[in-house]
Amino acid sequence: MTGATRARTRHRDGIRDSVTGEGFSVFAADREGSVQRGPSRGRGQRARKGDSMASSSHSGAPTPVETIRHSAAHVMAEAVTKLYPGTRVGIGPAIDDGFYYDFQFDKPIQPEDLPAIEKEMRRIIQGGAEFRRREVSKAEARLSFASEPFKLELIEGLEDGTISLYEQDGFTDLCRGPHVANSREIRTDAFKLRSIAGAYWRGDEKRPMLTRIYAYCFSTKAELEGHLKMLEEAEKRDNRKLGNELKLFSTHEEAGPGLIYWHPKGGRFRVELENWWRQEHYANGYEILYTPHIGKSWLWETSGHLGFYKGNMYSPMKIDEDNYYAKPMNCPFHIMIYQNETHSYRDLPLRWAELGTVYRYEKSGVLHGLMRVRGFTQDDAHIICTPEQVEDEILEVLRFSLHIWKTLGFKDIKAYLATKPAESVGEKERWDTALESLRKAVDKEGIPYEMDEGGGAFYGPKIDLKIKDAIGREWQMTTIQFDFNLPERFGMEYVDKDGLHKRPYMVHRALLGSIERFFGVFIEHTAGAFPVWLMPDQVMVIPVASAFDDYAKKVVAELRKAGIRVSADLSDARMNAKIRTAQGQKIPYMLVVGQKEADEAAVAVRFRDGRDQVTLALDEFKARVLARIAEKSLDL
RNA sequence: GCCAUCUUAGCUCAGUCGGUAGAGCGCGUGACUUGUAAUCUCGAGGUCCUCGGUUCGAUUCCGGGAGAUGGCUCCA
Repeated sequence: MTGATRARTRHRDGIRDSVTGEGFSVFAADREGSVQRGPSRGRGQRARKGDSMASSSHSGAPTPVETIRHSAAHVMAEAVTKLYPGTRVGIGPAIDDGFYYDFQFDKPIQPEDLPAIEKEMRRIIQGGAEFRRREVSKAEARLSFASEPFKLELIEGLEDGTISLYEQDGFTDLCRGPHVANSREIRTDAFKLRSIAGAYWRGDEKRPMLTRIYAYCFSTKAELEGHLKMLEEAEKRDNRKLGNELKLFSTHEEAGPGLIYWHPKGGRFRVELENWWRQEHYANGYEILYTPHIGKSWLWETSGHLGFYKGNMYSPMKIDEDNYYAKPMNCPFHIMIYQNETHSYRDLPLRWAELGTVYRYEKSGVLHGLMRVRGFTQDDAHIICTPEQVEDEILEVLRFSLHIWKTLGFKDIKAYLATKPAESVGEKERWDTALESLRKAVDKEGIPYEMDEGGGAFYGPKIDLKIKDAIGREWQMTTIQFDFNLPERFGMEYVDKDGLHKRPYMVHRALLGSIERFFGVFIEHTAGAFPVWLMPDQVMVIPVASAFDDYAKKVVAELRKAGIRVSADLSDARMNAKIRTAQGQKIPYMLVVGQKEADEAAVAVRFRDGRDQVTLALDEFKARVLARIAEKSLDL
């Protein structure tokens, strides 16, 4: 994989970056995401300084790839305004894998128009345009951009004093810079216009929608090619495509978009995963709860959801004169259980987990396969503890989470520590101690972390974990969040040693995040070739000819008795076709059986990963598979 | 929700310059009885997303709607 594809947020064409991939937030109203979301880049992780693997363009010091991208954006704006006179320009920054520029066209343009723009850009680049910086007063700037309403607005937002302009080839843009000295530093074979998209001016849906042209852009051709290759690979692994091919799940627009139907094979996966999840939780001192799917409105008024989160909740249903809401979160229900009795400090910490299915309204335009849905199951838990316990509890959660990810085969994990935003609840002291306990935990576990200043939810600081998948994309999965708000709002208490009633600390956490989204990420990470223990079909027996169907059935019976998920392909297709089908279904072991095997009570094992096949005694094979399953082995 | 593109068989896609449609895979059937990635035969299967308009006639052109896909944070 090239440096370029290694660069931070590798996201497929299909999924946009987002800061919102939060595991869950109690009040996510200020962000649009919830548990779902594509590969995400946290706030502390903008591409600003990154991608420093920029290589030297031609002579002299290396030009950071960001500068190249930004300059290429100017070149594109020049090309567009030349080809479409009268087009108003917006902004054109560098982004993770290239750049974009926002325009307001008189007539809409089509994707077919991109090649012409690209061609004009190449012409400009090869013409060797010099980039010149010029500093002017605000008044002068206003004059130069008299016909550019968006630029004028930007100018008004700037501080008084000098304003810098960059000019190349007669095209002037309001810009802070820096830029390449000469357009030739942009490689004509290292960028590619990607797509046209609508984008609200300044991201505000009340402002006009501009036309955004996206482009990939790197320092070298090899990096661009590497990136395109990664995107191609991502497309092959697309959870929607594999979900269909491997018969794992479906969605049904006619029955409601954004809702997942788990098919038998997806169901096998999920049951295995959840059984393991439950086992692990009991082993780690959790208790498992089940709570209702709907609840009366006072719960959501008290929690604050109806104030902050209403837009993401489904409309209420009236039952016996009361309004009930489908739950967008599980927390109020867990609190109801807590409030059912008086708690002593001796009861704490309480670790309560639930695979809780929640419903959240998501705008139709953001729905995406398993990654962004309207109904999903959180692997949610709430830890209720004393202030003294919180540090250990956080460390425990972090350890637990790492154990989970390691078992599932994810090694590359980063943490993001989000601190107090401007608007927040809870005394500063609590924030400080909470943050300190988060920091100590990541330090102790030796996980690399970045700070996300002001990125916490208003109700408390948090740690998010991002995992890197097999093709280098990062996904925000685990979230561990302090909550100073709900204990207050619901008046949660415990009786301490000194007989005083005190407020407990509450920590929300989700490890996998959403079972649906995790499934999507896992499908893409493994390309559908799950580890044996999670594979819906673990073994396929393939007789070389129908004369050996009986032996194939015997093999199936024997393995099935041992609890292995196995079947035989007794269709009248050729053996080669059966192998092909089983391989396409990513079945880990294909057992080819004929006269030889029948005579010796053996099986010829063909592995999904293409390693050399081996012939084993049936007992031996059985023992091997059972061991792999028991160990949750990632190997076959 | 907004912008752009798209919606034809279970899946992947052709096609009709306006005269109601095809392939491959899959499924069913018959034959063949095979040693590590596709055996051959025949057949079933479509309100061409939906509603309306134009037209003698619309899957095709126009408009409304639904859904899908790519975007809608990246600050000059």
